[in-house]
Amino acid sequence: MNEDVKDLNLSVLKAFTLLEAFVGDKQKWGVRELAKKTGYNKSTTYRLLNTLESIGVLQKNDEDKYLLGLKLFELGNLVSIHKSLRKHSRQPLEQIAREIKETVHFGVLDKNQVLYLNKTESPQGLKVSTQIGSYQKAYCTAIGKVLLAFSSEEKILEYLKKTALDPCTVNTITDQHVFLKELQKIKKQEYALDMEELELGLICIAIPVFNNKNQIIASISVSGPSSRFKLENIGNYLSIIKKGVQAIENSINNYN
Amino acid sequence: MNEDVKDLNLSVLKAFTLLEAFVGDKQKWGVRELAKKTGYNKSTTYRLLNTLESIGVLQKNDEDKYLLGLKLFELGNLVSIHKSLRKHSRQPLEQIAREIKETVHFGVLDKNQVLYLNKTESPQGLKVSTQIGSYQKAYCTAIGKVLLAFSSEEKILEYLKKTALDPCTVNTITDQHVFLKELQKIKKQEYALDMEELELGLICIAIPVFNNKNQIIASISVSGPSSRFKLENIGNYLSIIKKGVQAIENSINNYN
DNA sequence: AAACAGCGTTTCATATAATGAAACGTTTTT
DNA sequence: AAAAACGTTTCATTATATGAAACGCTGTTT
Repeated sequence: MNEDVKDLNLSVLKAFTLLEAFVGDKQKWGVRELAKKTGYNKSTTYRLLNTLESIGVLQKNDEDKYLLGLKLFELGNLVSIHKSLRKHSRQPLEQIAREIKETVHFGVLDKNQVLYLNKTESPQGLKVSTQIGSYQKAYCTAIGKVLLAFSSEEKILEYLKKTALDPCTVNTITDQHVFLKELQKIKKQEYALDMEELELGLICIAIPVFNNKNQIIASISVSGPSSRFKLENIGNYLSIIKKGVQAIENSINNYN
Repeated sequence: MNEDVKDLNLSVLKAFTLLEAFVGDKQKWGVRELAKKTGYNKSTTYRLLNTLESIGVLQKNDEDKYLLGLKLFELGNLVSIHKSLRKHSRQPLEQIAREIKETVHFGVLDKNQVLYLNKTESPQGLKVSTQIGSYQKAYCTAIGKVLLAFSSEEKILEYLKKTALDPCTVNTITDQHVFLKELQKIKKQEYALDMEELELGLICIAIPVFNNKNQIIASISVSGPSSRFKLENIGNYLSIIKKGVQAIENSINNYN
């Protein structure tokens, strides 16, 4: 827990390490479980959880397990970074989802990863479901590849320097030169495809969103199972998504 | 900072007291400002802010002020309490807002207050704008009065015992007996009005959302300026909102 | 029915880590 | 040029977080 530790408050770090455990599938935690996971002493864990509960950051359910509490919901909704983007993306995403009937995502590049700012889920039973606020690898998602393709050359090279192109499926692009070629192609055709590069059976298409200085600021993607997502639909999908992108670009550049 | 303090971690409490300062209009804070506001020592404040920044809970902007960071956005989106309600309310709210063109809210009763879980803002320039995740007084909002009106008698009496009906405007109901009569009326007519009881110039109408045991679980409201919100529209509004309520009730009771 | 194992919780001596006044180096204002 | 305001660092002091052990409780196993 060290290295070049400045002068950080250890209790606060521990408290948030405990909260970090709730990022993932497991939503309910007991004291001993969390103590085991984090390596903190049972007593310490107990007292920290107790503290967090007393202020609504955690909440106990009927079986006395801890859940993330509404104080975090409150604080999370106050985060001003990208707030305007989130707001203006909402209705266009709904519209796209209504027309295409697949899950639509809206994301930006943050810390060299895709950060999902908003989504609208497909009304169909079989669908992609991502967590808003979560991060995903950029190099094997359509949305991430678009965001990189329209970034500056320095940024792309810096990305490749810092990121290992580890395979997620057999289709993942793992060679840097092939990847750079892919980005060039994306920039030229103005959209990206993810042909089961992140997950087998999952296909995505993404389009860039620009500000009025023509810099990329976000991207919209549509994701669906390969069983439904046919290449002959791409032209149709592109025109529907582009309408949404237009709407977002207009409202961002005019109203904010 | 005491009374019957159990055994809480003071640093963690302080950290969240600092974060609490961001609840409100002021989004950007400096070290000394926050130290002054909270009463904590400058050094302590500095170190806590530093700690929170190191893990993304806070973030510095270009002028070196602290903002709420994306870690809180991530955690806030993971809060599972009422998650299903939030999700299923989204599309019906959009639909209502499209038809009525006023701001639509979706809320529940939490700690004797209205907790706003979702909203869709009016497309018009002059509009109501509330913060999702924030709390509002129940006794002078349409949404709160509906939620109370369909609660059990014990709950209502407990509410009145704990809550002072302080006036917000000249129209606020401040007499307990008048208020109880109002709740009875609301229960009978199955909707509530807020005739400028919270804020002058602001009118709202709200309808209950029930689960399949016929218990109230939430409420939808439409809010608009008195200049646009005419009593002759109420019948029309009610039928539009009821469609949305139906949609929510169906999806909640079937899919979850 | 008794023993056991799991849980959250409390105790208390110990040591660690949080604390704050003062001083520092910058930047902004006067 | 001086002063004020800012974030930051120092260091001796002391308050507080710590963890092993014991506790009481609940549900399961013997």
